[in-house]
Amino acid sequence: MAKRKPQLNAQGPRIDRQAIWETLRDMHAKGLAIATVDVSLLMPDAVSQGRVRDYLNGLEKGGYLARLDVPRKSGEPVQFKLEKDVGVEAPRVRKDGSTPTGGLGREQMWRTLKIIGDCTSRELADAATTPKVEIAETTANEYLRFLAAAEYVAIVRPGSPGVLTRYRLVSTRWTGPRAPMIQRTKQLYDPNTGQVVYVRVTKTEGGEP
DNA sequence: TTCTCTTCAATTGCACTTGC
DNA sequence: GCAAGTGCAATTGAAGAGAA
Repeated sequence: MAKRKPQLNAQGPRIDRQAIWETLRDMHAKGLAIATVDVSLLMPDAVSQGRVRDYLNGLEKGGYLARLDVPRKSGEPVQFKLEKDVGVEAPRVRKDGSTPTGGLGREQMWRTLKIIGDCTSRELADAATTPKVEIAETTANEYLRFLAAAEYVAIVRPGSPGVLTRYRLVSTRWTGPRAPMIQRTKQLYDPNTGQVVYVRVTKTEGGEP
């Protein structure tokens, strides 16, 4: 089997999926029926029909698309119509139509931070925890430290024995609704701007491996 | 053309360790 | 007790391959 291309935008709706969704909405606005091959051809960048089909199937099972009940000749593609338009943000769906839970915690922390303004890691973990997704204090702490390093949050009161560090969201650094993500390479990537806003430099980096 | 199965790289969330 | 750093299992979407 040939090596797969690395995923450069692996979390949340991939860039391709976002483009597919935008194409779907565009076709819907023009009153066009949605077919895999048509979406693939209309995409600004080449996206395989297989990937478009996978996403369309997921959207159909998730209730975002409805299959058109029109008679088809042999070999003609299945046609869909947009059933549920949730805005410009591409819905995250699995192949079976369910919503993936991965990344929910981070998104909740980001939204909670916007609402409560300033907090400690413990307060953020508590506030962002829901019955569906529990946020550990260590997770909130790690996220806040990266946001602070990228100057998305300011340290209001440094931590000391018995006192947790208190952070405050810098309002001018609110770049959008999509939560900045800590990537495997320990860098903070902002999907709203598409930029890496902070890279953690480790002790071993720069020297011999 | 469509569906299903499979593989794989990447992220998330958390536990754990270390140093202060 | 807190901050910082590391490692890992679970989960995800992308994509190849083959069958219907």
